[in-house]
Amino acid sequence: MATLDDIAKLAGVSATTVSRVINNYGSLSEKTKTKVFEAMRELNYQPNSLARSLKGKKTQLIGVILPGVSNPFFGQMVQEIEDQLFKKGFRIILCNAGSDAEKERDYLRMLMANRVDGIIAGSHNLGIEEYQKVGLPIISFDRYLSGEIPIVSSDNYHGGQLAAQALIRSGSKNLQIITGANHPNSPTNARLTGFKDELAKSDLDFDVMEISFSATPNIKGLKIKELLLKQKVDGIFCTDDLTALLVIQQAKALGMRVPEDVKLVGYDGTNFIQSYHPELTTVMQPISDIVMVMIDLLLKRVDNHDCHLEDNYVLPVKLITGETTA
Amino acid sequence: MATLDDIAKLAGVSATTVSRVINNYGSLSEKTKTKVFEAMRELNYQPNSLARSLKGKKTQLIGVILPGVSNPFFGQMVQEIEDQLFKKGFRIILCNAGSDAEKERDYLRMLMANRVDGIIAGSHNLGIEEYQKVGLPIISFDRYLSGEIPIVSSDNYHGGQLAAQALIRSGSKNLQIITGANHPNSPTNARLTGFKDELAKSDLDFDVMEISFSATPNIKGLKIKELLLKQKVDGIFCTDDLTALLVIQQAKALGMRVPEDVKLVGYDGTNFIQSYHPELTTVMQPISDIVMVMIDLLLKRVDNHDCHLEDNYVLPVKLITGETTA
DNA sequence: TTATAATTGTCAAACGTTTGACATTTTATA
DNA sequence: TATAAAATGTCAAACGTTTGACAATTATAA
Repeated sequence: MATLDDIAKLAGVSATTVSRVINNYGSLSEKTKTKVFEAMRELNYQPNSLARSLKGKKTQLIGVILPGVSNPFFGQMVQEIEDQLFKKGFRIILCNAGSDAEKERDYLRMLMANRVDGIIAGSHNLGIEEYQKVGLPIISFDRYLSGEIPIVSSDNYHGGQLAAQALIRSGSKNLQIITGANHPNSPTNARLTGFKDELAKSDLDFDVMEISFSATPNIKGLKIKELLLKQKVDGIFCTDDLTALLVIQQAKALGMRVPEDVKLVGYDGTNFIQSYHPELTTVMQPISDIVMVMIDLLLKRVDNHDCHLEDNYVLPVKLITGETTA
Repeated sequence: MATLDDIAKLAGVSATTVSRVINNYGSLSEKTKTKVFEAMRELNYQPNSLARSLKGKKTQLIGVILPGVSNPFFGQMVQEIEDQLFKKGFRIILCNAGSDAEKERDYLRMLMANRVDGIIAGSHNLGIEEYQKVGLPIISFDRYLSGEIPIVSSDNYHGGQLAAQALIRSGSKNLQIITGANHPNSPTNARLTGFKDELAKSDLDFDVMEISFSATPNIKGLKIKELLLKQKVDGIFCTDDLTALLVIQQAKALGMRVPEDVKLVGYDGTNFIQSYHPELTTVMQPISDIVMVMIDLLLKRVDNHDCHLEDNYVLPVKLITGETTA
């Protein structure tokens, strides 16, 4: 691969001049610039980022740690992150942590080794103390990591309330929430709390079913089937849309009708769900805004490591009413 | 951030020794190793990959260029790529090219500048001549890029045949294919050819509707609605599952029943569709195998740039029969 | 105790840039 | 034409490693 020296030789100038052209530093004539650019094109030259970064430039790389990307919610989030960061000249190293804390630690070490300019972290693993001594700008999505790391999330508590209200409005009496197994102080746990508090206002009780985030759809389906068979439920709040789809699926298989026999509210409201399952009433997280805020904060920290940020940034959610609560 | 010299000082050895420990090079006593590892842990040291790569080591980075990641097919593919590459010690730089050839070129330049060890490219953009002079190992998914770049794909032609057979078996007479706008020699175009050839065997005719891959679901929905209204169609092959979902949606809205009034076959058969839309008959691409082959080939080229590879690697597809062709 | 092997150290070049100090040449201005 | 300004050049250090040559020290075996 061509180096700066090759360009210098071909353009008939010194290496310093080439570097000056690249960095637009010092004074340069148009003629020289043209010659150099011409040589760069001819040799298909790309300045070695490794060398540049080593010399002190930023890497323009951001690490993105998420549970995975096959889920429409995180798929859309990654897409947004990529889209917005690209426009600002950053690239992303994608780290699927799954539900494997050790893998997440590995990735964290790698991101440090690669001297990324910053990290966006939004997996579900808890208790990763390493975050405390990463020494890089980090922003967290919807999860507590350590004291200095800002958390951006949507208003989970209010989301839970909206779901409760929708079910109440639709006349449900025997209520159920199906939620991932949450750590008590996890932000997403607030969906449950909001739901509970709102129901309490109307003196309504409800049951809780926990299904691990990492369970396969088949397993989830089975549990839901059991639920629908055993209990007489006529209103379900799923804390994610995919689980809600499984409820529809299982209900149908059991000859129960949605919404006639059982009302349903999901959570997330991705573009995917809005386009391909508009029938589902759901609480929409403003993914694009969330990402915008995360990136804004992250880049502030990238520019100035000591820049003060709040501990929490909470964005509003919105109820999207479909036919499943009609 | 701690450097090799810091470790050397803290461990009371020379920098060379620390490097030797890291690279397990030369002869070293257990005692020294322990001391050094201890110091590395204490300072939370990560060897600077930039410096290592600059000195000649690989970067352990692979560029992944795809249309995006919010689509379940590519979402699952990225997930597979990440999963398999992680196990082999590689990380990925994610490049969403969308349907923007210029962005893809940008990314290509950036990947060169970052000295990635190799590239997996599977976007839909055509006519990007730059691929010819990248000078890095590249494997393409389902798209022709340049003479030396191997293409891995699933058996699109046979997939088209399977879809035709399924519709014929289900008794459809007025057939329709809904496909992305394909370049004539694009591998995915073979889905159409296979479909056509198979129908020809039974002397059946069909109509073609082209909808750009990049059209929004709303636009697609409208076109499908028009189609369903205008023509009397009783069998549709969509060359991707999401479009098939839209057909179901529109048919329902128009009071048409699937499969009673119109049979339907999709394409891709992602985990997502299998789990959340098992009712859909579809042609499954073996994503995991495709990725395995791509990575295998890519890493061969990474180890040996001149290693000879075939031009094409075609993997078998499988029909998954659901109720939409019952 | 001596010969030998194993371990560690010193030193320096190399990887491809950036950047500053400084000198020299070219060009524009008066 | 003299003078200032602009353009380019030379040189070298720095970024954090790796790796080889070689020397010096330490441990082990005979």
